[in-house]
Amino acid sequence: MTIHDVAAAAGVSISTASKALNNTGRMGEETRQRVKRVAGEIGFRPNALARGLLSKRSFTVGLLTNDTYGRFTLPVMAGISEALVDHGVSVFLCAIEDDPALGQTHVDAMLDKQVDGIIATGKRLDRRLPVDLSNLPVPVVYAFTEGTPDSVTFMSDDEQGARLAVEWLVQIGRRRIAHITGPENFFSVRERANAYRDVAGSREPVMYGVWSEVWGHEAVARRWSEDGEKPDAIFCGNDQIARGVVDALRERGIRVPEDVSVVGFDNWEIVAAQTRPPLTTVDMCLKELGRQAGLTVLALAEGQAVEPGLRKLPCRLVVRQSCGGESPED
Amino acid sequence: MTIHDVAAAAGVSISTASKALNNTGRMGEETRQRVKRVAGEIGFRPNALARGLLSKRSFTVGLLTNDTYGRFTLPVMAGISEALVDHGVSVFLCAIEDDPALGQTHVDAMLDKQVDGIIATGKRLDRRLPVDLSNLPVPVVYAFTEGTPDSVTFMSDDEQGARLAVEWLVQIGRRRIAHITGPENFFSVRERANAYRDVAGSREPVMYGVWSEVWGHEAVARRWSEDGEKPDAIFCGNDQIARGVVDALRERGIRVPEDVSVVGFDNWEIVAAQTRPPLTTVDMCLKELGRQAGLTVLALAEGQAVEPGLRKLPCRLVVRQSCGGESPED
DNA sequence: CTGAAAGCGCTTACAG
DNA sequence: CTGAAAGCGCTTACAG
Repeated sequence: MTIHDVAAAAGVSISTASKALNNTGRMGEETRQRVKRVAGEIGFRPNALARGLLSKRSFTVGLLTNDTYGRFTLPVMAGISEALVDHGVSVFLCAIEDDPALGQTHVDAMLDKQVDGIIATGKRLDRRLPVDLSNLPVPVVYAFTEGTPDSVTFMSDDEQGARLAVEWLVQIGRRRIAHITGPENFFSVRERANAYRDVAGSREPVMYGVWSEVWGHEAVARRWSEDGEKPDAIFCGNDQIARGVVDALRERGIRVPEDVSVVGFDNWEIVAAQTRPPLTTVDMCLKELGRQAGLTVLALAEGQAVEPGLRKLPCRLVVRQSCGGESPED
Repeated sequence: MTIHDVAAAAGVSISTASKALNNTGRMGEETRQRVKRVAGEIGFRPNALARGLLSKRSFTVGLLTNDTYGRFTLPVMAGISEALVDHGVSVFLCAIEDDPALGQTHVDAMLDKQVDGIIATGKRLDRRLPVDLSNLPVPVVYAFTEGTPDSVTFMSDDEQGARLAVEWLVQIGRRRIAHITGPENFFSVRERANAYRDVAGSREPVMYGVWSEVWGHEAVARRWSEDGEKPDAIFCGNDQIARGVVDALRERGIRVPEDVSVVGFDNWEIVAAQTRPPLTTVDMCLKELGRQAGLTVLALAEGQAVEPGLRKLPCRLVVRQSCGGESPED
């Protein structure tokens, strides 16, 4: 089924057939319609390889990631795909672990296939993928991973997200808010902690640890073994920690949310929704981030000028039952 | 950078250049090496679009999935990609939710791009994707989703996996084994329940419910409120249920694994590894499943004959701490 | 208003 | 041993 078949069936030349189908050139409206009808009847679909050879556009983009777990990649991927499918663009997913050689292999394969652009994503805002993406013959956009200074980089606004969470706790009347979070060497951890201190002050020290439920348990045990007044709210660095915290509090007979409000970060459904009670948590809107990254790489591929630089996208608070209080009024 | 540039730089015709690079044709070894060296120096990489136009091979395959959550798709995808990257094949990931129109859009886009084949995957062994994949001009392989009778379909051997779990419980000395699982209308649930009954007998009724922690809690509450002897082991239909069961037992003061052994199903790290104690659970080896699906679709694309039919791939037991006992001796 | 020709980047018979 | 020519499926000046 090629354009030759269409032309033959419609009784025109292949040039005319091509122009009819692409709504270009000039010809009798009757001819154009007939060609289109015939093409539809015989189920003609243009070969994108041939088309790409001419147009220098393959209508494919590559998504490179080192987040094999998929926690961050999947929503980003969903956003990209959703934004680009309407433009006829398909997405190559390349998981490169932390292997530079594998990364290079995938990049080479994508370049051979003439991808219109590459989106790099990962599991940390402050780490680069283990592969050099500068000086590529196609545009590169970074999403949720560190980019080069002159590139377009999308990241979540963790400071704003954390502020949202802590302000919410203040708004529902909490006064002694603790912060149990991940390792201090994470950029996100520092951003979130800064926002926390800004809003909550420094009555409670920030408790740095690791990204696990176990650390949530341990932190509660540690804090509750101290003398003096206890927190009436805990802002956690992620949902896993929050789940550990909630479980630990319950096991001590402390009621959530009546005695202590808990907020998480990530809105990772499997954790947040299954916690008892389900977690109020910050959602980084990674799908939206993916959407914007997708549209941006497409714009660059079409030769549009895009201002380089860092773009922080706002987070939103997802209110469930671990805080008490009502939904925010926005 | 085209083959013209290579030919010019090496002082040969483009035919000779092509043959030199592809190790075809006949020419002086010295010429061949010179062409290759020159190509390397100027960084020539053949345009896969042009190559595909001739060879009718695009070296791309599509992965179609309706599992947006990614629980099953991600390992399958990893297996496919890992198996195919060595063959120069890249993978389009298409998440179609349960939307037939979106599915058709993605299939059309892939066919336009001349994919060498399509792999369909999903979140249930006994459901089809909402898009018709029969009579496509490219080979289709099904992995962890229901295929057509004449197709090649890979699925996990849930019966064998369940047998592995229950036999393990017997082997470590458990005698009264209960089974708390998901909805009976799932094929996997029936398969697992059959194997359970085969090995454990029918002293305990199978408890059907939903795939959630809450159901795990509820099932324990229900069973432990009954009179008579209690189970000394529970085989759970998935890890989420198992986590609920373990938490519920702990809250009742029943020790896991000392008093009751618990086994899960899925080996979903985020659940299995974070449970206290971490879950012994059945792993469906989805990555291996993906690997085989990838190699099969490639073989079909190359015109090799592949026997159609259902292929059940074995599961393996991952031993952690929720059962007690030692590692199996295999 | 329509079609013949050139060309995208490559490969592959075929001729010399 | 090497190269000119045709062709993969399409688009796009250009000529009529």
